[in-house]
Amino acid sequence: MARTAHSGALVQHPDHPKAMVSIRDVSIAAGVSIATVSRAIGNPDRVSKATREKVLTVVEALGYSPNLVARSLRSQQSKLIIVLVTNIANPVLSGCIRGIEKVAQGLGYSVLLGDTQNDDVIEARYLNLLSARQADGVIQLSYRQHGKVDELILNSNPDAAVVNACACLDAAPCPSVGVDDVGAARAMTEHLLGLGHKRIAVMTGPDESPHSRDRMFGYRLQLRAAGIAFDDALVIRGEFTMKSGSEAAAKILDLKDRPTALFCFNDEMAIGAIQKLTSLGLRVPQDISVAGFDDIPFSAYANPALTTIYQPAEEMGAVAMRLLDQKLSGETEIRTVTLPTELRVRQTTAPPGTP
Amino acid sequence: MARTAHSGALVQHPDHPKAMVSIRDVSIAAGVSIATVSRAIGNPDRVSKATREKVLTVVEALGYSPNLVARSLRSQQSKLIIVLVTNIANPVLSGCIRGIEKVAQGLGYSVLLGDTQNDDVIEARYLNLLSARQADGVIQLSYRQHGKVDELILNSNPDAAVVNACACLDAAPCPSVGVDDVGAARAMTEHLLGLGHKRIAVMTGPDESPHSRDRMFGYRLQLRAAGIAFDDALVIRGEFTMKSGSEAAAKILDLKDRPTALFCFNDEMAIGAIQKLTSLGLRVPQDISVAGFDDIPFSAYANPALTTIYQPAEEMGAVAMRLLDQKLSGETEIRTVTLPTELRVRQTTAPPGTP
DNA sequence: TGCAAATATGAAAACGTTTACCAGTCGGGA
DNA sequence: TCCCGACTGGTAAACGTTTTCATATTTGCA
Repeated sequence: MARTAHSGALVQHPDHPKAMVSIRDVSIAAGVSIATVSRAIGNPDRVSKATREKVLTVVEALGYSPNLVARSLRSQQSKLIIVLVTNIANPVLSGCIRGIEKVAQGLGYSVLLGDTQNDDVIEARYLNLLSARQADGVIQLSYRQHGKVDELILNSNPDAAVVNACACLDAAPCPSVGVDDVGAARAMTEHLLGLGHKRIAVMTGPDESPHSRDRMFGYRLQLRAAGIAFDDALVIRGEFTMKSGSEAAAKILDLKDRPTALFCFNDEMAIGAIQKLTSLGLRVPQDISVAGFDDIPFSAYANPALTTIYQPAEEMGAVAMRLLDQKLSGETEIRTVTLPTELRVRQTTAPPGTP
Repeated sequence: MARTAHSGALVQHPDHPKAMVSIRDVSIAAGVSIATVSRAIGNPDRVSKATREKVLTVVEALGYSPNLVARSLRSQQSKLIIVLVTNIANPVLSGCIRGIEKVAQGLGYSVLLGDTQNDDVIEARYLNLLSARQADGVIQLSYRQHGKVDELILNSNPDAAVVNACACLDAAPCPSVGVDDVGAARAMTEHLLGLGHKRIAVMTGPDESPHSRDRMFGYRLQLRAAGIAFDDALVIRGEFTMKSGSEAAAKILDLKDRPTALFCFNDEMAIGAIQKLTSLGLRVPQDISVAGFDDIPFSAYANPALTTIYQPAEEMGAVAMRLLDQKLSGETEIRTVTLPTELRVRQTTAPPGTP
């Protein structure tokens, strides 16, 4: 079933690299003008049935495929979009990318991957591809502040099509898709409170991260709703990595009046924390409950399986791509889409004092 | 320090979308010809110092950046390369991609991500970008048979620059980078034998995968070296996923004369297997040792931490990109690079009969 | 049958670069 | 003083499309 456009092997000299066949070659071979070939391919109804078939036969025979660079130059759109990401190894982000790709495929776009490694210079270099017309739009997946993107939008390229996903929902002056971090964090906090926990520590990521901020806000909101005072001593700061989670977890033991639960703001942290806590002799969840956020594929297979919040990563990507396409198609309305999350209770949370 | 090329905010009307500035605008503003502007940017030594500075000042002032599409059309190279991958969520592959990107950056390339989802049609569509001149080369990361790539190389586009990474070392008619799967599998088998295991089951992926084949070969080789007969009953077939590993692990219990060790041909499988074995009441490693392959970041944090083979994913990507660049620069020699692996003994393997 | 309208095709411009070729200028050696 | 080479910089072609405009042909209808 999978036919490529290349069946041209028949007509080429095996010992002599075949020059690229251009629209001109097709027009000559078919005995029509270049314009007609172009139309037969791109506007089939603007040409007679007979001509169209003749042209398409020749196209097939020569193995012609239109030079997309020339097409881009002429039509002023590249059908390429850039996905900016801080770390492609992050499962949420890679899930997102997958969703983007799937939809991009269907809409005729290809995706240019920009792994910025959180570096302004690299990010700027990618954004420059926009001004250089090598790409039509950008999907920003970074957790980081999107300084350059703002600058780009506001100053340099008013046409710039930018969509934000997985981050910065409120601040972004562009279409966005994400989840309700505040509500999800409330749900998890409520779950822990419901189990009977009174002292719930949280492990948060960098302060600049909107995820840190929003999840913290949800946690505090739900605490207040339950009539429990927020205690800053129960806040552990780290980064959204397993390593950091592991390191930061050691601090739990130093706390006087040790918390009975730990809510980590992403799964990697939680996994790192559990590893450390376990190695320090605490049993999860008997001695301390641990919860995560994201539901990366691994969490369900961790031992014990991690209680967490599911985020529809792939769907976020899909929506982001659709939003970008709409923007590129002239849509001016700035839409913000919020996707539902889901609390997934597994084995790392239990009532305090479980034997 | 991160300066974009766009400081043009000063000279534009805030209420009136600025049209893209072209080389012609620069030439007029600088009072020189288009050719001179082009030279000032691309061949600085071909213009006088005074002219060069004048031009560059104007470039800066207008916020000009060359249209890369036009440049591509003229110079017949896009500075884009395609990375074909079956599943971006695979940690080894995403590590590879990261390595590719880093090197690509330095060499002036951008990377077009092709998540083929193991679909021939999608793969063909991406490869078509090559013939369509929207990309200069391809790095194939797939574990799968690279049928289309072969076809492409052999039939359609003799110039096509293709590099293979992480797979198919021997079969590929193109520069390749990978690890010694056979040797690594021997090392792991030797480790298990050294612990005293006599009955070692293996869990393998799809038969078509060169990884399945080579790792199996290494396993059998080392078995033979130890004078132990290969027993086909100890081979469990599955896919390289946690889910499959979990499902397949159940078969272990059905075996009469149960093996004391299980060597999974990748970490995801191993993690899935451990989860299932544990839930069935077997202790790892006391009742059964389990080993993986890849050393994905997660493995070190699993509980218990997984004994596995480390693969330098990021470096494989880096090497692949360098090989591709060499090929694009006219290098004709087909080189095959094999990177070293490393046995990492952690907690999931122990002598049989450990209490 | 004749004429307007629709249809089919071609010629050529345009997209924004890079570069081959050419011409002018300047300096230095004979 | 004259000529030749080095150095600058301009003109225009080329890259491969798409699309506007114009023209030729066919169709439809009275």
